[in-house]
Amino acid sequence: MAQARYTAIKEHIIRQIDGRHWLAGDRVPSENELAVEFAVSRMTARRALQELSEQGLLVRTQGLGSFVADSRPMSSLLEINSIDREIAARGHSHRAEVLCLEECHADHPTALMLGLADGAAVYHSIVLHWENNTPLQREERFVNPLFGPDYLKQDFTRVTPSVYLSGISPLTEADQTIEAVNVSTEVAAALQIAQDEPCLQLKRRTWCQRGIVNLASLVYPGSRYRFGGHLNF
Amino acid sequence: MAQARYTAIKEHIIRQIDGRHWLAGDRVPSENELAVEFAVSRMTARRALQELSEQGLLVRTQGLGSFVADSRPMSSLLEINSIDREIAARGHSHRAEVLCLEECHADHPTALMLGLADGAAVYHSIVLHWENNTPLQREERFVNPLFGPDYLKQDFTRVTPSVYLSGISPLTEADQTIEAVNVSTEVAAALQIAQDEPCLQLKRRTWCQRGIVNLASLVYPGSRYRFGGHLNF
DNA sequence: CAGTGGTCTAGACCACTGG
DNA sequence: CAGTGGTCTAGACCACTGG
Repeated sequence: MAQARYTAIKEHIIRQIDGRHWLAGDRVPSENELAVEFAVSRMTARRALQELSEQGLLVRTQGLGSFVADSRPMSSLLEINSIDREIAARGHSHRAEVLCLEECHADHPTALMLGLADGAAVYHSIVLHWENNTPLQREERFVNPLFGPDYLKQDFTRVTPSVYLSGISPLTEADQTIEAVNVSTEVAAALQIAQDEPCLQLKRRTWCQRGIVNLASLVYPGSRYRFGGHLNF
Repeated sequence: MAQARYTAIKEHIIRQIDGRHWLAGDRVPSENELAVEFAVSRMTARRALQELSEQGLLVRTQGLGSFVADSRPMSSLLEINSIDREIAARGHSHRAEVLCLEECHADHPTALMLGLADGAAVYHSIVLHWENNTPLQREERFVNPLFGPDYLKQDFTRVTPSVYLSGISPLTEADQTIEAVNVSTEVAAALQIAQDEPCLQLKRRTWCQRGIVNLASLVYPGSRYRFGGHLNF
């Protein structure tokens, strides 16, 4: 087939939006109006509107109509999402197990990354995140006490460290790296994997306005997780 | 309405996948089979399969059927850069070694990802990329001959496959995943690493306007490479 | 060839919104 | 109330796939 009719309708609508003929918030023709205009059935006109809605170009409300969306959302390069929401989005249950929650002294590499003096007091946590009955992520954090003074008093089985930290001071920056690593016997045991299973390790530093908030190391079994995304050019 | 019928069908399929009754690569019932089983019209059964396909749980191919997709979860996103430019940016020298360049027949998973029929003719290349005197990346590609008819005639020691492909047809989309994996003895030997060294594997599919151009698998030794990025909020 | 998904029609009933 | 989008039907023709 040369071109599907719903595609022709989509392209027509996109042209109107790109050409600024239809602006954000404007009502676009209804399913019935498009069906008449393009001499197609309502189902075909509907498909065009539906797909544009899924692509984020239109917003549709029953009883009201279809409207040009505010602006085309750019796919952010790296997003930070919280593990509990991510698991919930898959319809699975999340459970957090606190393996460690203490004050300790930063060793040299940790202090360097946090911008603190060697041996400075930092808060340290290790939390294991379960998806249903399988460990999915081991989360280890070193937190600058300046930016999370009550960190040690939190119940991280109820609110994840990530959610807690982003709640007390808005994050302004982050950098992260992703590596493939082997893990220690302790970590392998916690994650319930074989010692030689390759793991993904995401290391992330987050900033608030006044400085580096924390250093996180997130370890996922290679067989249970992958990072991914979709790009549009 | 209590629940839409297409939602009930979707939930049924999701249960089968979650319950490991249907595994990655398995064929799921066709539109017609679901229509009979759930006593709905084909359009309604179709909608269930279609939405699951858009959500990434199924992969559909005309004439073949609908199949369970690789189910491991995904998160976040990285950008695409070319290995030779990246090495050059570090002030190092890049060299490419062509290990394989041939026409072959796509096996089932490869065909699925490319949207081709099982056994369809595809172009296949394996190129090893060196940074100074150390192998950094093993690049394996399956290319749809439709979008790169002269692929086998190229000299990939001069122009990388990535640069060649993006030159002949502008890319419009890509999706990619990053995993931690073990590699075969052959791949370990090519990369000059120990058999048990964990590696990063980036799998990328790229689209041009008319369809899926190619499937790339990039493998990096875990000790020599990591992905990273900086975010501003 | 029979089976698959891709597109499309011309109807239908419904829940919801504004006037 | 008339108009909107949400769901659904029972057909149709098509391109494509495997055997």
